Amino acid sequence: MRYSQYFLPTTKETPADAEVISHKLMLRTGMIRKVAAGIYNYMPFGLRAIRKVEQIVREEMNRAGAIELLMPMVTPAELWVESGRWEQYGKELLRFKDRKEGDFCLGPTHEEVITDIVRREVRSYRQVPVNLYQIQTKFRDEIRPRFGLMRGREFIMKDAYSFDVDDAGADAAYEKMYQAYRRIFERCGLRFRAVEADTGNIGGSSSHEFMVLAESGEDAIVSCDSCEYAANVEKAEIRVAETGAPAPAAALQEVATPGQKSIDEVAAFLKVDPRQTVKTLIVTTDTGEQVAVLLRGDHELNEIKLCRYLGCNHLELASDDTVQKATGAPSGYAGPVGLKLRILADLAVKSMSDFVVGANRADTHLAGASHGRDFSVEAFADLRQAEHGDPCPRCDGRLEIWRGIEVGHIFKLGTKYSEALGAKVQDESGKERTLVMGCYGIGVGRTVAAAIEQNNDANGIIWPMPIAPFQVLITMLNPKEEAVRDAAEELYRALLEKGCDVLLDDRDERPGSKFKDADLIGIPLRVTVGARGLQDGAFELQARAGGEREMVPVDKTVEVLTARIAAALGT
RNA sequence: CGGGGAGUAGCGCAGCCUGGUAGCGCACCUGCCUUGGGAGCAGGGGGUCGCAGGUUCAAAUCCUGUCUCCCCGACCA
Repeated sequence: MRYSQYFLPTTKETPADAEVISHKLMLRTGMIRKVAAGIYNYMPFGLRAIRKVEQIVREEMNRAGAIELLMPMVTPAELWVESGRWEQYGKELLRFKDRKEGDFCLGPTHEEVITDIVRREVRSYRQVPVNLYQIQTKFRDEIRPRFGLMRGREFIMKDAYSFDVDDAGADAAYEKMYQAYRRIFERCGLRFRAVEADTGNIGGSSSHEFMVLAESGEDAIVSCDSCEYAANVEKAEIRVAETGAPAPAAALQEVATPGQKSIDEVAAFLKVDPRQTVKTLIVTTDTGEQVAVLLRGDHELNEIKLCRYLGCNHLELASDDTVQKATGAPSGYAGPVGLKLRILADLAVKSMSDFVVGANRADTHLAGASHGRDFSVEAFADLRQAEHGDPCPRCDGRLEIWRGIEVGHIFKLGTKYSEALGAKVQDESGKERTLVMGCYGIGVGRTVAAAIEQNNDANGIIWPMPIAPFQVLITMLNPKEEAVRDAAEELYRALLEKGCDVLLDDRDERPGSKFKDADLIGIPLRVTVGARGLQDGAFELQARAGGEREMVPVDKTVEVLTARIAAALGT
């Protein structure tokens, strides 16, 4: 591609609405342009990177035996009603009517549609296992789209669905996808972790997320410093030594805490360690019930764990009004003593006694409280968020906390959708069996964003070779000098012939502009063609990632470049 | 959905408080000049100031409504 003929609108300045580095760089390099909140144009340069990722995904999915197809983006309500998700999904599902008043939605994921295909076409156990995938535009009407392609409403996703006769088959399909995903993200040049994850509203029994490690990540993950355990904090288990609480030593006693609401304020005011306090959170479940949850003062509630324990889909912290009604005190002073609600407590509270709690009265707390004596707890359970330094649930190691960008997620679905939609086959004995499913997603645009997030410097992007929009950039310094022009053109032609993705900067610009753009767009290999080098019969070669500038003889350049590319692609 | 902020030329911004019909830098166009790290000089094009209504002789500026975008947020008990 000739730069002078290409569509690559780079900017010196960053648009004011970009926050994270990948978003800024995608705007500055003209990879994307916003059309509406969370909805983007993929400009030519950005599309090239997306296509590279798609191609890697395709190759690895095919290698793992999956088969590509394409489903519609617009899907009829009937299928969603059958699975129960027309009611369940909420506002993220963008619904609309066609001219005949029929209900439709834009597909946020395709379990229903794929299961419909399989139940129509697959009758016999001999037709499975089968794993079908597509790479397609999805739409989820996110509450808060942000960070460019990292959380868009419209985005490109690879989604695969496996069907097996039994759990053993489904487990094998899952394992295959796990390995395929590892290969995909390794090939994309990403530093990532596969972590145990919550299954969320997709459903199913177990799942892993593939997390690209980056400070700007929206998710927190834990990993053990000495074993392989890694999990999303939403899911991370906490191992608690089963020590009983010491016998209460102090008497329950009211203390005045005027204006002191938060744990930090109360602990500082009373001069006690926050670890010697217990906070009482009032939550409202999706059935409208209020439940009190006790946590050690310095711990944080994990809503997902609580949700799972209570068997509800959603819960929220009670509003100030609700807290006032339930406890008789403004929020900040709730406590378990005399409270007429279900009381659950985190395991850490079990081994505590003589702690500080709210008194259910404004400006008042209780010191010397102990469970069993002053109030009773319905159940103790693992309800808190894992923290840095917590003991690993699998070994004697400690947990570390990282931030990550979720680029892939694989689920064992079980029979949730096949049961609801009736996807069954006959087995060898003629008996009907409900198919066991798995589903496997990769955010393609998000993978590109994550790659930029991990590979950049103050001057711009530093593309990993496998997903770089171009592999080589030839910077022709002064196109008006015939020798320079001819040499650069000749190299360009030779590289094209070798099948390289090469961009020739043949613009009549000053060198400074060309070098700045070269740094910004981050093509991995840069060849500078100038009169200075040509005097010695050489081109100047430099990797965007850094390292020495080297002079390469003109007639060796193609050879050197193709070798470097092959090495970087691992081919 | 709640809280905060912002909409003025393609991008980044000033002007608004104290009304008088719009400006700066970059980008763009023309010419000269220049070619190893975003050059210089000269000339030029481009904006119904998000939209609607109101106040006023007069509105980017004051008032009301509305739309859009960005940031923060269930972590407080």
